[in-house]
Amino acid sequence: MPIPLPTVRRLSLYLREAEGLLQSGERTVSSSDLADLLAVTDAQVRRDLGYLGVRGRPGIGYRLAGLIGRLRTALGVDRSRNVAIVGAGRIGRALMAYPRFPDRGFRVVAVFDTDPRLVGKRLEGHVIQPLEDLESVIDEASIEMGIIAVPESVAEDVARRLAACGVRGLLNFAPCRLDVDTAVVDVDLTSSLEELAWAIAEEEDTP
Amino acid sequence: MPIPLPTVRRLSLYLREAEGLLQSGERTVSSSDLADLLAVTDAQVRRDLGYLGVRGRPGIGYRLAGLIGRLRTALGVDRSRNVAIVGAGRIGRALMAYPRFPDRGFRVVAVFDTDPRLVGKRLEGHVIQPLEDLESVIDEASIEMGIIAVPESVAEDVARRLAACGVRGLLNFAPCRLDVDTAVVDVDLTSSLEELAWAIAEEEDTP
DNA sequence: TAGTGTGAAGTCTTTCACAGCA
DNA sequence: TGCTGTGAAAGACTTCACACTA
Repeated sequence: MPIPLPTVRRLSLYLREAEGLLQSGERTVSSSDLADLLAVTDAQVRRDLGYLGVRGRPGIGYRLAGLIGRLRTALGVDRSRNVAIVGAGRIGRALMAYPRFPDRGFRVVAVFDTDPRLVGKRLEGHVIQPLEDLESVIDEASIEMGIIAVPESVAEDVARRLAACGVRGLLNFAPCRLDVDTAVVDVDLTSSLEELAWAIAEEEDTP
Repeated sequence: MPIPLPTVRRLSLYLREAEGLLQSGERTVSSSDLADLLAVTDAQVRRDLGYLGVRGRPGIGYRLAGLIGRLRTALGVDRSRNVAIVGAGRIGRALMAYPRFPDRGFRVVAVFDTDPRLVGKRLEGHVIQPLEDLESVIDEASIEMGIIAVPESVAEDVARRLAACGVRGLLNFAPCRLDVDTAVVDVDLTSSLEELAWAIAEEEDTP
């Protein structure tokens, strides 16, 4: 049976918490422990883990080691993946140095920009390469994922080029829809703030 | 009837597209136009706009001016809101300069950090203030929203302090759950990349 | 005629509730 | 006893389909 997307999003959080627990010396975790940590129900946790075929032990819970391994495989982070960042502006730079990416096996191995003042420079430990070299570098470095951190005006063009040279997934920070047939996950900072503004406005009306 | 959360998230995208259309000289838009732009169904668009009480005209569509106004009110972005950023690291700095925030009425009016090398300095047009001054500055500047861009270890503490001095909503970039009773929207970059990794792994299995 | 608004149906997701196991 | 696994029920969201209308 296919894993529902809402479940996938929680799996990532289960993984985060499970690793934290393992770190702090725990060996097992129950569905209600995890539920409390994430503010969901225990039935939800059991159902979610059920999709993965993870088996817990009645009276005990789930073995952390096995759980973490299974979560990693299901999420596709059981191995390293090479990532390219396109756009070395402020967002691109923040992502180049984001320590949790390498922690999870996401290796930033190439960074591109068009700005001649940036190209060739070393930023956050990465030498910025010219956008013209996108195709050749991507091929060579066997890059599977791309992060789009360019202005909206060129985002779709960049997305097409990445898709065309075999990049399998795009994380899109540009505020527009990318019409490509590669997997895309959007991170729209304005939308997130608007969702928050809605939540605030909402509770003003219904106090 | 309450607006479902998935609808709220789309409302933000409708607003983005509607403003783009108005800019490019359109006066009206049909549900199927919007549907094509966002890759959803036209029925979905009509249902979503129905929640807002927006009325379209059969044969014509929705008047953009009215639609935009109604979307703004529903999302709570019909006026400016003051925002504080806590944490002047790379993510904090990217957000300080993010041009779409002021475009949508989100005004960054205060930035805090603990690092003595940063405090007092001007970054991206903002003078970094010491975290000790959080409470006094927030009160004075009537700040409604907070952006948490600090390390996980202090995120919850910062969240509590913000909530305690009346901040109504938090946009959380720290990779942990914030257990406060203020509205929180999480932006977890690792989770987003993991969702993408899953999508890629998924289609490897079912090609 | 091109497009809305909306009951009703369908699908997807969550929760309940409880038998069963270590 | 404490916790899992899961049918069945409930609930949330989406789509269908069509009467209606400017």
